[in-house]
Amino acid sequence: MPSMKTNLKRDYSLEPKGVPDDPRKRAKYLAIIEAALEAFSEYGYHDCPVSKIARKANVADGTIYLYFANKEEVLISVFQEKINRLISDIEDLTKTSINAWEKIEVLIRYHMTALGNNRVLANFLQIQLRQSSSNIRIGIAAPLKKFYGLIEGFVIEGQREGVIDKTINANIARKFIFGSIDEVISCWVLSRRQYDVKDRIDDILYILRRALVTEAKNF
Amino acid sequence: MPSMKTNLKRDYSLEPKGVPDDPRKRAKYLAIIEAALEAFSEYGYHDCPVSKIARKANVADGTIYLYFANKEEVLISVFQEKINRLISDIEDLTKTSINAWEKIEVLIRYHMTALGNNRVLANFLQIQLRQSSSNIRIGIAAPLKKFYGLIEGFVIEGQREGVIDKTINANIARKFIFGSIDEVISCWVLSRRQYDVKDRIDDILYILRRALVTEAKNF
Amino acid sequence: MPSMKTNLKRDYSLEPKGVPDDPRKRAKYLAIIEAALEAFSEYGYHDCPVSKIARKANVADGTIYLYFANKEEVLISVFQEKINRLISDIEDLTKTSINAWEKIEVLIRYHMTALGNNRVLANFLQIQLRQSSSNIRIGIAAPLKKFYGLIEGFVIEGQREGVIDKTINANIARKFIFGSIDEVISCWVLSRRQYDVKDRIDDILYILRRALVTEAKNF
Amino acid sequence: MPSMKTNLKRDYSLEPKGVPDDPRKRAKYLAIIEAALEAFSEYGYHDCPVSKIARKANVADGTIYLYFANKEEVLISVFQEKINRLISDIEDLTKTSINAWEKIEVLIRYHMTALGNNRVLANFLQIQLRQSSSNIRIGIAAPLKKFYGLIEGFVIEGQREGVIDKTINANIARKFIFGSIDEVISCWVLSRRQYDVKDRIDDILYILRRALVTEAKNF
DNA sequence: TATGAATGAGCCTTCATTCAT
DNA sequence: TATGAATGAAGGCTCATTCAT
Repeated sequence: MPSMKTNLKRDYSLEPKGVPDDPRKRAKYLAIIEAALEAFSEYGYHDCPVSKIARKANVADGTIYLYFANKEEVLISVFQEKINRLISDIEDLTKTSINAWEKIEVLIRYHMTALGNNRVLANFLQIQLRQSSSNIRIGIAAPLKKFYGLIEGFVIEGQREGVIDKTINANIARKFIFGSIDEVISCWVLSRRQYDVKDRIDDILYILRRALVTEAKNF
Repeated sequence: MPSMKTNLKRDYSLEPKGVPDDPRKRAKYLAIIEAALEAFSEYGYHDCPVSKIARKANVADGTIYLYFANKEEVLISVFQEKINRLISDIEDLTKTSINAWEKIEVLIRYHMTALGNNRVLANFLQIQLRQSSSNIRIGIAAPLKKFYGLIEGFVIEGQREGVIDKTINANIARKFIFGSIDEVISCWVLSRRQYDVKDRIDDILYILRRALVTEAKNF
Repeated sequence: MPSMKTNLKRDYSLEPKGVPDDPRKRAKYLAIIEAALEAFSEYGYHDCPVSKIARKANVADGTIYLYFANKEEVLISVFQEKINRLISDIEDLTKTSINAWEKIEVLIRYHMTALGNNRVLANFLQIQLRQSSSNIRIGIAAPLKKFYGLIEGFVIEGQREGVIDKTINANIARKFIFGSIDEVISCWVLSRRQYDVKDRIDDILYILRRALVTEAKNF
Repeated sequence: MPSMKTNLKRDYSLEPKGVPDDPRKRAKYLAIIEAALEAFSEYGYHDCPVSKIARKANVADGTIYLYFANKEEVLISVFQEKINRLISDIEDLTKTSINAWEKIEVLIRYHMTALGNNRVLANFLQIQLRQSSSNIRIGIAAPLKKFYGLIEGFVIEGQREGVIDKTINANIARKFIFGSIDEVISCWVLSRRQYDVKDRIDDILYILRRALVTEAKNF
């Protein structure tokens, strides 16, 4: 007798569970997030059963579903947690920058250092996150747009300040900045050669400066 | 002593099947490739059962396995077929270029036009292909490296010619070129807004020229 | 650190699952064993989908895999469960035998009665179990060897006691005993004629006594 | 559009193809038989695709079906071909025997030598043939019964001659004879230890003689 | 008669998700 | 709130058999 209960993979009538306020819950929520980050990095999203996350988080399989609507939401939440942290860190760090170009430098240095020092996180963000499921892409869109906006904002600010060339399309500049470092980091993560991405930072900034910074300032 | 007459026979090995020589078989092979391109673009690799590809190709499910060792190999073969075509087209087009920078321009224009005119292909290359399975990444590595090599070769050539700044790390330059256009195309594919990526070509070239081309030449 | 609380959890290993200790789980384990015994007897191992076993055991298909690594392991486990029971019963029954020949008699009577009263079990042991898959043969080897050893041990014991002829090769005697009753039971299981194998016991023992027992004792 | 053609595994409306008379056909028929013998021995019946037989026989997959109704019939035909040869050889060899016990000795010596010298054949007859499919068992039944009858005939003959004990049930005696050598050969085939089964012949005959031959004659 | 590409039914197995405890 | 055993839908893949050539 086949049950009538649905097995819909993507049932978004179930709204996201959201981050719990209760500190005890929040701790377990974060434990699952960290476990998922590790597990996804280790096995790859599609080859990582929920049970692996549960085991790493030291909770039962079912417990995951008390904190997240489904496996996709776990992935999305990991991303949100990490990218929000990245964004707020960068916002803090750039508060004291003397101009927008310096802010971009800080952003790139910080971003590349954060990932360069944490291969698990880098693997997650560069590889595992890039899943084709449209639900995942939708869930990722908002915080990612925030990060994009941060970069693009610096570009526009720099153009207003005169430190960044005004003839450049700011949106393309954002894609140029993000795409370049994204590619550099992805290649590093996927490479079996052992090298330190952080050593590439100056080369990257050198090219970016040529591309974006106003002639006069480009010393 | 196995006869040499047949190409396919009953092949239960795990090795790649390779592109058939027999024109009739090659036609079916290509039909499956095209069907898979469409199906993967439409459903996403992991949400696309082999049966969907078979139906689109108008063959039985089992037939797929006469031409490809497994589903992963189908994905890899689609990529190889497409990227090799892209590479050889670009090699042809750049034969008449006056310098290496022009070659890079041709490459970018051609690449973005090819994908900009073919959203299905763009979706496949930018999104579906980026799967975390290590087998897939390995299968993709070789032809991708060829494409990378093409770009990096142009950069080095340009440095030798003096058209591209010699102080720039050629490998990083390659990542800039590829990463930028990759990001621009990916954003376009994922965007629900309708716009033409080809309109972004000049803006991209403008930034890249600033970034890479020698001061004197940078008019 | 995985908790010690559970036995099953999500176990994706390929190792044998083993008999569960928890009585509730053991009950389900045994239910599957019995269902498999029936199903294999009814359809034959290769013509018996796992789903048939599941249905007979009143569990879902997937549940089978919480208790057994794969279909082969189900077959092997049925055998182990049954043969171990047979061995321990015979060991108990022969404790009070006055000599080794009597032990052999007890063994044969018990074995033939057990199978003669249970055609399903007989069909399983005589027919379904004899699969050519080497994994199965390997899984069966150990408990079967134990049963062989039981017989051969009685022969050797009998020779030491003087009740069994010392000029006989004990290993060949074992094969003679086992082979004979095996053939008698197999013929019975496969026969469409309805007769009772147990009626053959005395005839068998008569021949075996002639063959094995010392002249003087052979009255 | 699912076709209506059936995929019945066991459609015996297709009658057996039978042994071809035309010598050219007969040659190919026998080639397939020999190839199947090898292939079944090598891979096991269920793990041996028809294509493996075809390849070994140097014919196309489809050709098999011009000579045999289906895979089961191939197995059955191999058996028939081999057992009939065995039977007629034994019939020839026993023509000159001085009594029925000698005939039994000849049968056992010949049988064990034939298989002992040909592990492929032994593996086929002892292991691969023992499949649970009832169609196979039915197909095998007739020639096997002939072989059984040969043995049982010798026993009865011996009892009439007085060389074999008259108090023994002839049918059980047949099962003893066949069961014993069957077990000895099976153990040999499955054993990874390298030894020669033919060395066991005298030991077996010794036990069987004790079991069956009249006291007076049992020297 | 021979070929071998094509078929497609079928099965083992996985694992996201649920729910009784 | 937490557990984890149970579920069962789904899909990759195999291979006996067919049939157009």
